[in-house]
Amino acid sequence: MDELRGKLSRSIRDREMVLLLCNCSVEYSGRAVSTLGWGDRLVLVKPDRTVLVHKPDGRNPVNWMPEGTNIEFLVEGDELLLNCDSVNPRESMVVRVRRVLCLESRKLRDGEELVSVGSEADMARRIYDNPSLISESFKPVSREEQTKYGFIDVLGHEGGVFTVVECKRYKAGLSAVQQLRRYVERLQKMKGVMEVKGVLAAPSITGNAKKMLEDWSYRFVSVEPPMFMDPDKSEQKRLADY
Amino acid sequence: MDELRGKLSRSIRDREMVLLLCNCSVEYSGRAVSTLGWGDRLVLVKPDRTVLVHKPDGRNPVNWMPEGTNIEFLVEGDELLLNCDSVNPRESMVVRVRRVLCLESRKLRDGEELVSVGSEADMARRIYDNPSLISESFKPVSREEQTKYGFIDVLGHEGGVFTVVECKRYKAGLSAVQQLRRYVERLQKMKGVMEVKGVLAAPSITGNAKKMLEDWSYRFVSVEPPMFMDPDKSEQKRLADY
DNA sequence: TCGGATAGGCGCCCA
DNA sequence: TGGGCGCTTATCCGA
Repeated sequence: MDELRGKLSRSIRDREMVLLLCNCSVEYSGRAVSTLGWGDRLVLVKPDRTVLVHKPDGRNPVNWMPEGTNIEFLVEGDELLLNCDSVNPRESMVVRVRRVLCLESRKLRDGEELVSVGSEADMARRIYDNPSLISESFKPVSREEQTKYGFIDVLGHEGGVFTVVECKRYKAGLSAVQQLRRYVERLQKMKGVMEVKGVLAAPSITGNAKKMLEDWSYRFVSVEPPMFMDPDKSEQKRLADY
Repeated sequence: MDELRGKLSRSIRDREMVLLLCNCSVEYSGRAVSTLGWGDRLVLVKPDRTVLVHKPDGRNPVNWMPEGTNIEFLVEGDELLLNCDSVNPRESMVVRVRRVLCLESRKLRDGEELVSVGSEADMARRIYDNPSLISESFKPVSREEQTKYGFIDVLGHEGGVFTVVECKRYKAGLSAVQQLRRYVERLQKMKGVMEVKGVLAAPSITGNAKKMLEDWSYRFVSVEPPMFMDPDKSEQKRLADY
């Protein structure tokens, strides 16, 4: 275990990516408190000192510590302890390693960042450029701007009446309606006008949300999500096409 | 690469955890579309056929596919392709591997699940059991129940007046106030009464949220988060204590 | 399966 | 640094 401790310390000092498959238990204390009993998991220490503990299933780590975590190793009997501490928020995690199945570490070179298309902002942009998606009379004024009324996706008017458009790239629920309502009310208050229209633009909407929308005299406009996989033409659907 | 392909196929067939450190690029198409240029990353295939691609930094995978993803390997020239497909939602990811830095796979045994304390539900329970945290006259009636008024955290009354308590384990923002507002209004409508009190119980609240709360004549009650790390007594803070 | 809500959410951007 | 909010959010839970 002492030898293991040395190797791990050097790897982390050299900012290598560390992969530790092991039988371990985990205790976390910070924003909550949790314990995880003994089992085989992957402990991953990244060069930026993010620490992840992954179970054999699921997308998310069962336990983790954020970037910049302070890590120290202790040998306690025949166990190796990964002692992790972080401030802001103050939290700590202890990984107790009983048996090592596999240990690898490598220095990685990665200069590329993800380029993604199809966000809600892209959807707002499309509506701004194609206002008829909302209505024939809709005239957009500002888009995704930090107006003093808040983060309104698309702001415009229909026949001189202020119109707030809230976009959702997925099916809209109650919280989307609430959000729209907040923007409309803020605009009414700040402009001192009663008549402000509210439009929820999304591919679909839940029943309850529809009802709430109608209660408040807002309206729903069905808009295709900004990006989706075409099952037949998946090969052609490349980022470059957009 | 053919040899590599065989090894990977066998590992996945045998439901092993696969760790592939490699130089790769990734294309994703589904709920959005994205590309990631060449770089060194960890490709992780879990026994449940979740696929993760991790960059050298950050808590989250830069690309991923959900549990149960269909995976096939293709050799294309001197590159290995990981072809991943999933339905519901329909999406696909292609990892193009140019160079392998390290490949390991192991069968894992993990029967333990995380036990965690300190959720919002725990907070609601504490308020239900200690109603004086809200006020001296507060009498709780139901907790975290699917009342016909919705998912109200704690419902009770103060001097005969219905009182809705919405809990947040972290600093409350605008959306928390809106949520409270929705519950209060639903209760007013269903009971046909005007006077329903709204209480937001959280460790703290943002300025805007406070203002909105006061606009609607609701009130804020400062309640400690359900669980937190005591810096001085971190050793004593064990799950068993709660 | 859908709908609603939480999460130790994370990560981004902007004041 | 805090506030507001989107996310390929994921994940849980109830109807």
